[in-house]
Amino acid sequence: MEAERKQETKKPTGVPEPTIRRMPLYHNLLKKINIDEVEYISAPLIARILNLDPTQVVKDLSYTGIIGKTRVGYKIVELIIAIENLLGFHHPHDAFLVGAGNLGFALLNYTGFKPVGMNIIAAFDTDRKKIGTLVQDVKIYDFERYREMAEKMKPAIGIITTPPSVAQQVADVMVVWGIKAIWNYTQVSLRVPPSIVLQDTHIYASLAVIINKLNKEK
Amino acid sequence: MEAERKQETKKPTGVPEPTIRRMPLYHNLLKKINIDEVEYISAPLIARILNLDPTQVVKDLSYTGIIGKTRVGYKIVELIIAIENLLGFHHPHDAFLVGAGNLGFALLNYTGFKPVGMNIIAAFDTDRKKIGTLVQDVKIYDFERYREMAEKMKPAIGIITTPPSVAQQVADVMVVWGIKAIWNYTQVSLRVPPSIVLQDTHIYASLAVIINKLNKEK
DNA sequence: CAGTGTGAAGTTGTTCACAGCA
DNA sequence: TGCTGTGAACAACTTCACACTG
Repeated sequence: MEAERKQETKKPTGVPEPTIRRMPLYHNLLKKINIDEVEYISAPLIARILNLDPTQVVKDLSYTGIIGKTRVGYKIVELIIAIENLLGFHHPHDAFLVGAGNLGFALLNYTGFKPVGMNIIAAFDTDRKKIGTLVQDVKIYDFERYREMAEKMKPAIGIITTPPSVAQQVADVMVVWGIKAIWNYTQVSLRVPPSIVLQDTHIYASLAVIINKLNKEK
Repeated sequence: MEAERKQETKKPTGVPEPTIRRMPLYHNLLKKINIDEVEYISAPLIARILNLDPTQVVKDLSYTGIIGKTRVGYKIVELIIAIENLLGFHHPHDAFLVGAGNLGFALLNYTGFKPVGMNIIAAFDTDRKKIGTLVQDVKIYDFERYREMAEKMKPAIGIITTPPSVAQQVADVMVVWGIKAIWNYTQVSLRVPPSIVLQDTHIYASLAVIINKLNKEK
């Protein structure tokens, strides 16, 4: 009986992915507000700032479990904490990055990952000139040492920013040495076991959308 | 009567966006095939390679207008040309990139944009040390000179890889000097007129999805 | 009224089912 | 039998409509 109620309250379907993708926008916006000056914010206001549909925002925020005050809105501090819990910012995951090219460097220089739950703890490359150097406290190791480091540090997330030609090999190594999720920045369609969380960030997909829309405008 | 038939054949709704986003995957795969060895490819095979649903591939390919041979598949060269036409690779657009940090450098070093219809012809920054240097044939100019260059070169696409704090200003300048589309790599929700094609690439959105899935696996 | 909250309707995209074909 | 091609069923999101509240 208790279990049944629980199932109704928190249905196993979970939060829709588009909502998850918008959550960082809300979080980012809310963090910029000086809560000494404003304590509450309404969904329509958020919608206006972020160019979203007001009821969309209401629906999204409902997943946080925070209930708003009629005519006033949602308490900002509550929302922030709820979103951070929802996204899991308080259970940080360690990450390895393989491929210290320009894109890899860009990600290593990204200071914004740590506060949102991902901590890049080591990078790998095969280029002698890069091995041993530091990028924002993150050391670049010879990829030969991946196994050794992975056994020691047990990273959950693997970021691949290598040339496409070696992406699958790198993914295979990551899988063998216990990675839980792979964030793939190459255009290769990686083959990984279904238990691995795979997130592709295909740069050409966005470009295709842009060019398609541009050409559509007559 | 003739006009009516046309309207039925090619409905104005156009190609679904998810299909557009998958097209570069097909294109990339097809280009890698040696057409001297294999002339045809079937949708189920493509699906297996790219980890997609077979009927999904069939639906997507139907938008190219290419009709496949039963039991054999689609003629590879025909498909490539059709996809390139659909995505508009043959009508290249010039682009300006503003913000020559790591991410900007990564994009400038990306050799794969030219063949797919986007040609980065100039980059801008405010950092004295970078101004005047070349990255892959692309020169970095003082952002002060944006107007002058834009009037001369009339780029259609503006890529923003600046720090978030200046992203909106940059977007405003781009809009004033006639940009048609903006590819935004910052986490800022840019405000632009509705006539401007706006494509956001929010890195945190993908990260949120990864972390969310990771935490869901109990 | 201007906001929250929610069930219903609408829209879009995916998956299924099956006809046709070589 | 294995593939194309397509209409129909289904699933996922978004948008609408409206009841409710201070």
